[in-house]
Amino acid sequence: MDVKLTLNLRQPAPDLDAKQRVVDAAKRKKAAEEPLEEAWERILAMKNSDADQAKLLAVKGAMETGVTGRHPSGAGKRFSKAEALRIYSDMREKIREDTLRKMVAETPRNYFLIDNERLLTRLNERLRNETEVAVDAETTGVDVYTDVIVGISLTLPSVSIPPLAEKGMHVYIPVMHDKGEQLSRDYVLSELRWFLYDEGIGKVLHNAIFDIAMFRRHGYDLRGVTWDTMVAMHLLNENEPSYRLKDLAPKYLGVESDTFAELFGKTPFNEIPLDIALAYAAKDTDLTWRLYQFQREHFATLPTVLEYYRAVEVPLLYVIVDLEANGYILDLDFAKEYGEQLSTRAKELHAKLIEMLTPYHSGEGELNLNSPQQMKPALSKAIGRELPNMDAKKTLKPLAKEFEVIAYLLEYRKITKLSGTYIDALPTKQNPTTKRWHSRFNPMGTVTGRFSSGKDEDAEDSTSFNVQNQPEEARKMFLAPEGKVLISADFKAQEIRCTAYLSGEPVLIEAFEKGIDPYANMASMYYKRPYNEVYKLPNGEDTPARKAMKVVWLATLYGMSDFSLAEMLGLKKPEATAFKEELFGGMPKLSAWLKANEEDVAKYGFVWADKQQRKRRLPDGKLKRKTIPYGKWNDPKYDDARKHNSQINRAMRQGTNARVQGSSAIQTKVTMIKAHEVCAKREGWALWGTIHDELVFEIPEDFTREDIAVIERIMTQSYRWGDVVANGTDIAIMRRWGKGMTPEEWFANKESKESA
DNA sequence: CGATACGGCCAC
DNA sequence: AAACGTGGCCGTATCG
Repeated sequence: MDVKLTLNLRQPAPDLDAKQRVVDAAKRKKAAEEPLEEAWERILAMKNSDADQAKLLAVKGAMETGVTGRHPSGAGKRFSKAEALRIYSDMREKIREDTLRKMVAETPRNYFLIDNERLLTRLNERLRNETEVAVDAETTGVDVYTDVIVGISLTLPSVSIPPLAEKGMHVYIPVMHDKGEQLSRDYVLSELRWFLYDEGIGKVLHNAIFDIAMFRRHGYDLRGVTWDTMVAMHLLNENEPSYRLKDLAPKYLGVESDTFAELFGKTPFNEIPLDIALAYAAKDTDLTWRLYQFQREHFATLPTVLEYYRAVEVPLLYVIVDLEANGYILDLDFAKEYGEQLSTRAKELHAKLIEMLTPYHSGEGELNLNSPQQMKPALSKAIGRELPNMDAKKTLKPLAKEFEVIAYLLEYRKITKLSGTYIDALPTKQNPTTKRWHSRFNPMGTVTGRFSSGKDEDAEDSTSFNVQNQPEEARKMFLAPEGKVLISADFKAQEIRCTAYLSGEPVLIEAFEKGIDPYANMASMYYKRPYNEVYKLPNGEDTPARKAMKVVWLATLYGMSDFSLAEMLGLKKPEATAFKEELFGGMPKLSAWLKANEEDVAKYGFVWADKQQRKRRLPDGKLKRKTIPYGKWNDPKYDDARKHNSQINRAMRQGTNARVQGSSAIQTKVTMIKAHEVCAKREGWALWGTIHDELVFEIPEDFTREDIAVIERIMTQSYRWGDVVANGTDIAIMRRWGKGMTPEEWFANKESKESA
């Protein structure tokens, strides 16, 4: 163990001279006399986070109305932000207690605690009359493989309870609370089994993936999910700041609602007394049901989106639960060895860099190589030129050949990033229950409809991780399960095929029809050279001409400016402009389509994905541009105008991108549903992952050519770009995640072994 | 120590 | 003038 030896050199503070003490005392007195109004002005003008500012305003309001006064800790001192926040925390505690008391006292008369067999039997009878029921599980935590269900809430919308005018019954069935009369979880689940499995009774939930997985944790399927209010909300407004039920209820239903954390802090739900638990948990399905009604009204104006929601997003939830639960196996020996290699090299580089840069470091203590703040000045001095930033790609890489120290730094950064985020970090994230590694796939994690991956919002200590940004070096840690292989299948040029289809551009369509490479085709047209000459170099690498086409192509999809394009291609700006113009001049339909997208953003403030299945709302596109007089571009007076205009420009760029990215995401999701169906019918097959334009399967290692053909069909036939553009797929077979073999290589290899 | 912001960088 | 779309995570820095 390393023991850090430090000498305590701190001396007692030297006594201040008397004069200074008098001045300080006067200052303190003056500060304490500051009127509260001025103190508030000062505090509110400070650089406060949004959260702090909201808290401060709440305290100010409470003080002004006499609800609260100064905090005891602030006696004789100037009123400070710290004191205000202390007052806030006391206020919160009191409000919390009041809220809980009030919640229990005002528990609606149609909320019922189901805590004995007779009531459960009666509930079961009532459930038989329902066609759709809201469901929610209360649990000990958010690890769906380790935590357990402590209670179940249900909303039965058609029950009438005289003399109540409003229909609906909301129940909470505690099954594992520490205190209070209740039925056991096993008993309740077995009694409700018929209901859980009956697909004829629709289930309505908020964030169904969690609950489906929790029921599965106890060996039960939650079948017949017909609506997920969280997912639906993403389709109704992908710009919503929060999708928590507790935030949506006040905003759209006019019902105040506190989050679990606000009410209970870190107390697990099984420790909550049953009267409070009923009021809280039954309200969950009550709100979910009401939000469902609200959402159905809104979907009436969006029939194509509703159809997509029901056909794709809802069934997809089951696919995701299986995908996540399947999980990953990591090669820990490999990770350990590789991690040690990286760490050895990192230490070498660290020592070298410290030696080289310390003479140029002016701060206290050792130079921190990970701190851009410290490194920028030190490195600038070391190489004798002022660096604008420490950006690896733009600033440092061009200087790496000239300055050894920069080459070392770049290698150091790469290694520490790799080990810190992936190689050393992942092995610690094994799930304690399943002994596998699990990722979260959030089907609505992005505004365009792509998945995001990572851990849940309120789960700091979660063992989930982002599987979609694993670098090549880290992918090697992921192993196929024993006796299986990983098969990755991507959509060949997915976004370009999508663009060809959406725009109807003949040049692109013809390229795909002829089965030729669209980049090479464009390069051939642009440079007026034979296709084969611009396709690939003899060594199999891209030609510079084809590479340039790829850059221009991506630049177009991302809305890149000519300025940036020029920078990327190493051209002057007018050259880049000419390049783009000539290239797109040869594709008038594509150009018209790009222009129409911008016009739509400006006119309507939104664009559609394929077949109007998803909207991307870009309200900034409708803003009116502000004029900045010639020559005033640097004038701070026009900062706001510049910001305003750049928001509009951003919306314009997002329009085309959202159409292509969003439509491609739909293709991936539909294909996943098909893949899941096929996997369910085949022994040992499972969906292993998805990375935007790619699905990864795991299948038994004795697969046949026909199995590969099945995967090809899944990829190319599940979602077609009309009859216009065919899909393509590249398939790779792997024992560990990475490059892999083509099917031809695999079978050739296998046959040669068999004949040997 | 928690919350937050930011620079930087991984993926498609 | 600004200048490339969609994400998530790590380490540093700052604040109270």
